[in-house]
Amino acid sequence: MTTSHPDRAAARTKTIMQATLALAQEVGYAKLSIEAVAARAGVGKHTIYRRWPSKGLLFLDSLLSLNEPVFDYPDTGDIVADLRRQICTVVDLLANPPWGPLYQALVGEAQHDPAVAAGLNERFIRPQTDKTIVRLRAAQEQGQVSSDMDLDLVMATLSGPLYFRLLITQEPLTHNYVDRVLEALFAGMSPRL
Amino acid sequence: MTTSHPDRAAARTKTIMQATLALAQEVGYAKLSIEAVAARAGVGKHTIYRRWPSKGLLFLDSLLSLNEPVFDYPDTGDIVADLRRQICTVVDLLANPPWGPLYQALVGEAQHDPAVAAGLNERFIRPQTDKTIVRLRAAQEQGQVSSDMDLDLVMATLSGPLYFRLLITQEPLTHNYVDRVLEALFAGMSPRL
Amino acid sequence: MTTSHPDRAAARTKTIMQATLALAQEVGYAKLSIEAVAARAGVGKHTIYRRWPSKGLLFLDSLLSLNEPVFDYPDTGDIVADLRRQICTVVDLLANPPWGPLYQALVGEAQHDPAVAAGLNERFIRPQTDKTIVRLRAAQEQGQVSSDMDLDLVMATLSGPLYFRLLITQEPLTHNYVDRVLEALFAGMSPRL
Amino acid sequence: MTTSHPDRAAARTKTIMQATLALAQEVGYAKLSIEAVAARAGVGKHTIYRRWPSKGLLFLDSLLSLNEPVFDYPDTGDIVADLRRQICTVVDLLANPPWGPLYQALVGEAQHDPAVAAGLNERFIRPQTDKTIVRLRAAQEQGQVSSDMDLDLVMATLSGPLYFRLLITQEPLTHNYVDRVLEALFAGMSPRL
DNA sequence: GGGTAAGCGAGACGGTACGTCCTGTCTTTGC
DNA sequence: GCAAAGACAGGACGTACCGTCTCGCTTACCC
Repeated sequence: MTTSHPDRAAARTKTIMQATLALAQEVGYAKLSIEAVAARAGVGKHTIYRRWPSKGLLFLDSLLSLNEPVFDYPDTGDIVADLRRQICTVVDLLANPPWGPLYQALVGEAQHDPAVAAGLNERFIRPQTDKTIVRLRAAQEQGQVSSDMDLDLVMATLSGPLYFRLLITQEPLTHNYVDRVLEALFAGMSPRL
Repeated sequence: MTTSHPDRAAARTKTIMQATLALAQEVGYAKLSIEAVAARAGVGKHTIYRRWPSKGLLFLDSLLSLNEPVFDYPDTGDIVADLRRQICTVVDLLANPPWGPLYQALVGEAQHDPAVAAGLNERFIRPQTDKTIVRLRAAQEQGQVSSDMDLDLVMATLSGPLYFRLLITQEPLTHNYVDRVLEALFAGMSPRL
Repeated sequence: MTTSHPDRAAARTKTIMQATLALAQEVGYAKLSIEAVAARAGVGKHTIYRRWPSKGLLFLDSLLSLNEPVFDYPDTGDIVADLRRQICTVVDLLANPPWGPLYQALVGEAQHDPAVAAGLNERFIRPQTDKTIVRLRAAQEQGQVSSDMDLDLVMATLSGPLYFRLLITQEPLTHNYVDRVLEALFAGMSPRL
Repeated sequence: MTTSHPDRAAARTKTIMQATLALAQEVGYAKLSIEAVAARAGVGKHTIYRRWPSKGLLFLDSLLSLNEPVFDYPDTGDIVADLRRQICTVVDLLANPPWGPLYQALVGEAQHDPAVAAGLNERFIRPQTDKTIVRLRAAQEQGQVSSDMDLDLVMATLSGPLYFRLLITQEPLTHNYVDRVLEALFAGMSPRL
């Protein structure tokens, strides 16, 4: 066991993560310092280092601790509508203020720190992918999605254009954009017969 | 005129960018410091600050200075083959050692520094997109690509899945993956009629 | 009663003091930490703080616990010989390895911590002085020492040059040096008549 | 050359030493921290570490920088009177507030740090000793001091009792005490003939 | 062809944060 | 029922870079 009094320890952990998010909102991830988090949380630096080995992982944990139960898929029988609804929900949360910039920073940090990349994948991307695949498989069985599609690849083609916009061109992610991506992906690029 | 002796200045600029790349290869972008670059290049820190306002932009310039003339599109008349060839070339360069990790770091930095994001877009992404669009427009006119497709969106659906793999799941980008993406995008997700 | 099981407590106290001395020998007093003593002694820090209020006093206790019964004065009837023998014994113990450096450190600590200074005086210097004075008084009565001498002052003039060497010039304290000091003090600085 | 602008650098050095002394007066040497000195002096910590390798040597330099030209010997022809005058001057300065406690702390630190001990000897004790010996040699030639006395030893017997009082018994050092020491040393401990 | 200005290396500087160590207090758990 | 184990807030350590700032040297340009 790590801690003598789990409740106390858990409370402190939460305090630190809240301070982290608050400060990140105020100054941005780049200027976030463990020193400042400790001060804000009223905590010794060691208490942070005891829990997290790096600023990146602290930040990852803090963001994931929000953990709004957003991510359960609807199943109305219409795969395009369900995908649209799900994607819009996630996009609203992760690609717009207040969390958008922080999620962006998190992905940025994952490019510098393999541990953050691994955590991000295991704890956010992979579960999200799994749920999407479950829904897509049902759609395949219902004949709404081409049966020879690798569903991991489908996840990538769905998510990719959104991340491209979020991370590369950094234009705003609108519901309209989601619609157009879905439409294009279902239609395919080949000319209509 | 910027410099009393343009040749000297240009040479120094190049030296600095080479030192930047060399050091970045050795220690990674995250641990790169302007102090170390200056020392490695045998140059005063001021000489760097006079040329670049931040580590990120120095790094952007350094990477782009490689500027291998890779990016001109072939036009064999077969859009899928041409896209494949082009994308594979870029992927081989930017998503594999030795430059892959550094390009990844550059995109990561763009998430923290708007100036880097802007530079990356204007100087690398946008030109690349423009060339792609030219080639796609030709394909549209030849009836190889659906005529009602927004070509900017096509660029995003082509690039997105690759960036998703590079930045998010961080799995290796293979030619096979490029093939599968192209195939899926041209076929579309809807079931075969 | 202080402790439920006095023997146990006394044993623990001894263990701690031994660990203190062992560590002090290894790393020196300056780098000694209560944390390390606790770890070495296999004891909680609290157990140390319960017994000693400061590192200095712990160290003082530890050193005095050696308490070799060195310090009883001989009385052969020859005051100079007796002083010489006594001083040499003390010097051999306190001004040479292994205890010399630690005694030096203890006196050093007394300069920073009044409690250590007080303890050192009461528990080591004063008793030593008292015994010396007893012997000197006998010598005075026998006519071997000038009768109008303040014996506390004599103690200071005997000890002072030795401490000066130990603490200030930090040269080695030899029996020969002891001889010369005694000779000089008994002869006085005035020229021979 | 160490510094581009010697005057600036010297001024900063002085500022730091003054801040050191001021803080040492306020909180004592034991609680003095380089961090606090830097803050008080309005200086980066590095600027201190660039000049001094340890708190002890900074403190040594700071104290010696007072360097009041106190220490030149009078020569009235009467060695006892001259010694008395000289010793009283030094005692007034070094064994009483405001510098007494700090000089005491310096000697204390010398017990923990050999570099401080060496510096103290070379830069303060040795010069002082040399001047004393010059005066004593003159006295020897005039027949006021026994001619077979080792003058280094005389210095130790003069200084020792004073340091014993300052460092060990930590009683106040008065002019009267100086008188009694001088008298005892010149008279010798042997009984009057 | 000599004076002046600019670029430059070198590195000092005030700061900020790092990650570590230790202090002295407090809490829990296990023997 | 005490003590080991160690969490904790706090403070200082010594280091690394940041971005700014002189310094003196070396060109090269213009008169």
